[in-house]
Amino acid sequence: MTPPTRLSWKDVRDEIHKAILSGRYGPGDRLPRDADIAEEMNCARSTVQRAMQDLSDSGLVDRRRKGGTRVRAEPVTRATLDIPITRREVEQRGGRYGYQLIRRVEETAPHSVLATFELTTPQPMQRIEALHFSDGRPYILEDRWVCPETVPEIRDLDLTSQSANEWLVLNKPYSRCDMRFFAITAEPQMAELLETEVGAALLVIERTTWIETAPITTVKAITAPGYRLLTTS
Amino acid sequence: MTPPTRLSWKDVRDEIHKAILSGRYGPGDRLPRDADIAEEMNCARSTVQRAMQDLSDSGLVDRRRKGGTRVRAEPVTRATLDIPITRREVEQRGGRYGYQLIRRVEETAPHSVLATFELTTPQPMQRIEALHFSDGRPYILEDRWVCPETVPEIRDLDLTSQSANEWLVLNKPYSRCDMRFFAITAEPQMAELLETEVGAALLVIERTTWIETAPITTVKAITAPGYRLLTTS
DNA sequence: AAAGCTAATATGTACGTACTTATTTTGTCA
DNA sequence: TGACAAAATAAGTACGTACATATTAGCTTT
Repeated sequence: MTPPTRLSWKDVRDEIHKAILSGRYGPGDRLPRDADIAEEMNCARSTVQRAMQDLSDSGLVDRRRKGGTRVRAEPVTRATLDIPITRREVEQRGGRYGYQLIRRVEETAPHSVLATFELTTPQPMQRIEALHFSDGRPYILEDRWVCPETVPEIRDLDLTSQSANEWLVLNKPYSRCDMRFFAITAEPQMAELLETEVGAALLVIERTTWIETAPITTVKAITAPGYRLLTTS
Repeated sequence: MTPPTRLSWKDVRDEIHKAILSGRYGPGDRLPRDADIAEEMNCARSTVQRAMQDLSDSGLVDRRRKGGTRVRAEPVTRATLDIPITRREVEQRGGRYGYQLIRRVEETAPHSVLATFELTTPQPMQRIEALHFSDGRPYILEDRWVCPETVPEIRDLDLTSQSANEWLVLNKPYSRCDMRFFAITAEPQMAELLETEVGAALLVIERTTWIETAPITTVKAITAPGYRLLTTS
């Protein structure tokens, strides 16, 4: 006498996911129509549609009108990354957060920065270098450019106690964010700031944000040796 | 006389997103109830619900029953990464793909590998080292462990022409995948295989997959110098 | 006061219908 | 045979209702 519990779209999603995992449907195979699955599983088509949309979002299946649903022929491994404010990241790991402004100048942005922003006309930008600490040890070295045209407040902002990272995230929501990850070897200056040896391998997390097409900021977060970036499971 | 075009949930989502971007609702602020937004925007509550769910998924707002919807107080930068099969990645960049098996042995997995799989009992695993090439130049060095208990087929598999990467992705769908990113300096052996100098900074993409709780494979994709990992915009 | 019960409330979800839209298939005509 | 138009198809979406569920607020009891 189990109660006639209705299927949630997540149940349906997991069911279909399992069918794919089991090999019942292999890469490229076509799945039944939503309507048929709905009938078979005794639920509404809209429920199946919601489930399928989720599977499509996670890259497991391809859906096309009239073409139906098929298992992706060349699957991708899709992962989601959460990058919190650095202060919060440190605190969540149980560390004591520290922050120090290193340098702050306004100068014409180099070509590489303009290119990152997809700009062609040169313009002055604020360059801000700062260090984030965890338990007194260097954690992330931040090399940032901020566009004063989009963010005029930056000029009057006190960045000795609050980091640009934090102020921007809280006050300048973006509509587009590109991220890049790569490795570099520590140059002498970086090495000194991060209290490591020259030549150490460092993971760099580079982020660029826009509001519509107006550039906000681009930042290289140069992490201390041993830093590991994890996906959210 | 514009046609009375109905609002799609994506329209509603973008509208609310814009309201947040404009600063009308700041971090921590509470948004109107779904029902009120629905009335204001002249659509059904279910439409607003779908929009809000998406905003919640992308980390912009927090939703709680009875508590209502509020803008996330400590926003996170959420990014999505797509990692395709290496062959496809090379080909999409317009390169000619090459592959070479370097080494393949079955041995007891070291503790670090067991720990990655969240296993406690030692067991034999296949270790597979292989090189992926782009236009004849080393592109990714793959250091992989496969669990024969979960993937018995691996023992009889010819890996001289097809990479384990490709076979696994096409034949062993997973239910869980953890990823880690970090930087290392090239050791002599790696440097030789990747045709670079000892000490070069290399980005490592480490992936571990399970089917339910059964370990499938864990792999360190050691990328050639200059490799950049990008988010899908 | 503190603890526990009750009511109120906002989101979560399913359902079935109606309609829209992209894509493929089929059919027609030159 | 090829080009083009028409029909068929399957996903995409909106809507309004009904009900479920988590969480808060208020009220009662000790």
